[in-house]
Amino acid sequence: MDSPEPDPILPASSSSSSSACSPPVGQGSPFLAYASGLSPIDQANRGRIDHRFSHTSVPSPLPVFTSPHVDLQRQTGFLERGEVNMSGSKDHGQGDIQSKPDPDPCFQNEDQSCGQSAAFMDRYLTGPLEMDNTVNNGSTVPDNAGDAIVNNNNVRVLPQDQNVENYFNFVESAAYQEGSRFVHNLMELTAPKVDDVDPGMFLDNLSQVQHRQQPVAQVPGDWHNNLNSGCQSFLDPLQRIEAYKFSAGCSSLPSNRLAKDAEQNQRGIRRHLQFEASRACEYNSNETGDTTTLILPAEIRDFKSFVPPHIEGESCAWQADSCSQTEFDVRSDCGSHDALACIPSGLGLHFHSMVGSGSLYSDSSASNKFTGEIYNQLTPFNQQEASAEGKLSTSSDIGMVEELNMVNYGKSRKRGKDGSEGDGCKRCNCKRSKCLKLYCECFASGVYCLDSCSCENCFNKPEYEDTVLDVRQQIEARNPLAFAPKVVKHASNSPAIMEEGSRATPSSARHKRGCNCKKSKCLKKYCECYQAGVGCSDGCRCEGCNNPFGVKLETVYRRAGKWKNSSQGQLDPSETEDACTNSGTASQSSPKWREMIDISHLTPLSHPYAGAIAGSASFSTRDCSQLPLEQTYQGSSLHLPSGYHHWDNSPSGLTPEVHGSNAPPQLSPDSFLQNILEEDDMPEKLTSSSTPTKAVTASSPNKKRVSPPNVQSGQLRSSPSLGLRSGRKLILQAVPSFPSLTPCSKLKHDVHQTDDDHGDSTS
DNA sequence: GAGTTTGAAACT
DNA sequence: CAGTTTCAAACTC
Repeated sequence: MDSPEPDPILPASSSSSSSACSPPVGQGSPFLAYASGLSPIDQANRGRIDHRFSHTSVPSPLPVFTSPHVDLQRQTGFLERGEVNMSGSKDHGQGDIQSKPDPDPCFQNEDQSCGQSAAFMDRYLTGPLEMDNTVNNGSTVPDNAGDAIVNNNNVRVLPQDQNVENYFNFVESAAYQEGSRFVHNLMELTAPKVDDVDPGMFLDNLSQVQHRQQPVAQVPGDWHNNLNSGCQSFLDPLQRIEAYKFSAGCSSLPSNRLAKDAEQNQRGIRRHLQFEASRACEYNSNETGDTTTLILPAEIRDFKSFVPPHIEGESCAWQADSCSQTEFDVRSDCGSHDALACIPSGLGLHFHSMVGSGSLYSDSSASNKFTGEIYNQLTPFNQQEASAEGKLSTSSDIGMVEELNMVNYGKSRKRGKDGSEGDGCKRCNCKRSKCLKLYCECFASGVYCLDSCSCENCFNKPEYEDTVLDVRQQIEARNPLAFAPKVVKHASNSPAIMEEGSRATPSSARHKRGCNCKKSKCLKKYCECYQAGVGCSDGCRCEGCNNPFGVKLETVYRRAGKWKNSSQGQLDPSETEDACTNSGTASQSSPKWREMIDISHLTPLSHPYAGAIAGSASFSTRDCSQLPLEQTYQGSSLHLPSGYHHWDNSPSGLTPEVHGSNAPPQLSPDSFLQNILEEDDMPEKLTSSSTPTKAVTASSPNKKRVSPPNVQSGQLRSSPSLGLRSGRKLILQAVPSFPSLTPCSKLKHDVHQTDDDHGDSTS
């Protein structure tokens, strides 16, 4: 793939594209003041923002990218190798970047946005911290636990001679004892120097991250409850520690490799285009002028370092583009999207990369453990691939972050039959777009093309960075969401934080724009929703939607109406429309209804098809107007996706893939679509007498996710209306919205809104 | 691997 | 904003 000569047609490269700066966000806003006030980090210690990329011509990030919600795109860049701030380590020769002062206003915008994010993170961590201040007295945790050392650069670093493994072991134990105080402090640390970490150890650590979830959940006391109350449904601080630990532990790359970034870029290693992302989790210290920099460990930001060298060999086993297509509001409901929020998602991709790297599984028991653990973090497609390749042997439902699945959106494409993309790398094949249009998957993902791409006349290369950025800016000017991830994920499984459009989608994700399928019926990867493994939503304009992950409501309505016209009287009215016309109250009073609400959220979401299942079950929980069909669906567990059947028949709790079903269309030989959506069959099937309770059991084969985390169960049970909120229009969380002032404020608001809307919806 | 189909992106 | 064209991925053979 030869590099083309600059094309006169292409926009003139401009290294001064500092226009289009968004107005400062949150500057002086009550919110920021509020959030700042909540931060446990003293303002005086707030870090001066690193303007490492101010030398670039990166245009001002558009508001969508300054979302306080987790922006993995940015955080991917944030993790980008070569732009690592190794402030505590001179090995990497990047320190000069950090010291760049005087950000341009555009960066300030984002910095402030990040500041908001950080503030939320801080606040999230503060609660427990404040509590722990009293609890910790007499703790056996060394006094210096979690304390950072401020080096000459005012960068908090861990002593360089710390043994990483010991350090993190200590961190973990300390976290158990100290709760979030340590976590909080940890966030201020830079990673210890890591030079010699066994990849096997890293794998083992990784697997333990998830094994330890349960103990975390069992941590008694207010700490964990506090976390739960903060809507932290997936990652608690300890997990962050684990992620942190993992990040450092797997940093088996010699640190001096970092100095070769430029070379690597030129050699084709992907480099994320969203350079501004590096600032994602850093504080803007403009308010204080303090020069203490709060930075994340370089190992975390250096996402590439997550991948052992032998895996990285193929130049793209690590995917800088990993997060680029996905922007999950991992904790957007809490506004506590923090730096580490990017880790899980990033890991998902990283895992996928590893999955595609056979070497990883050859000789390590740790890797065996690892493979099973990560299995459910892969997309359905990835799981399919992994299973087909025999690289993953288990499917234990670790129930970890569901967003991991979504992270891999678009990464599972296995182009050709040679498995050339089995490593999950994105390789475009552009011929005429010069890889500077969204047609190009690489470009659209915000990554440079690889040498392994088959593109022609490619401009999407580091050497054309200015051009790339310019084009990108143009595209973003046209559509600010153009580079936003196509699939947005919602932190909680609770429908309360899902917008209307996701009613028919899997419980926690939906396509940003929605598809426009006409012929594929959303059953093929032509459909972006299907490809992403999410259900279609109201935003879709698809026709004849049969998306196994969830059909859009319009289809449901239409089919319901059609069915209703042709099969009136075959159903108990209480199961259908009456339940709706009686408003949510009546329907909620139904045990079956309530159970189904729970089903929709207690379904093991880590299951690759949980989305489809949840979607089929949960689109009933939102809008009363859709109750008739929904409830009939719900009340008929026999018509749940075949995954249910698999589970129901699977005492071992194995997932469908293990049973041989391995792709969404292969949910089972008898696709559940045939069960729940086949118009002609609907009446008979709806007369099934299966109970939701059975569905619950069936949906929880391994019993790991049946008992929801406190937060979930508490929310669900205390606020049944959460599952019944009407179709109130909420802001797509991929689009920055003013973050919640309290972790659950949005939730509460939704609850109230739901209550209010019930009247409307029934009127 | 070539050709076709499909739907997103881009254009008008 | 709708219709058309372009484009590249997905798919089929």
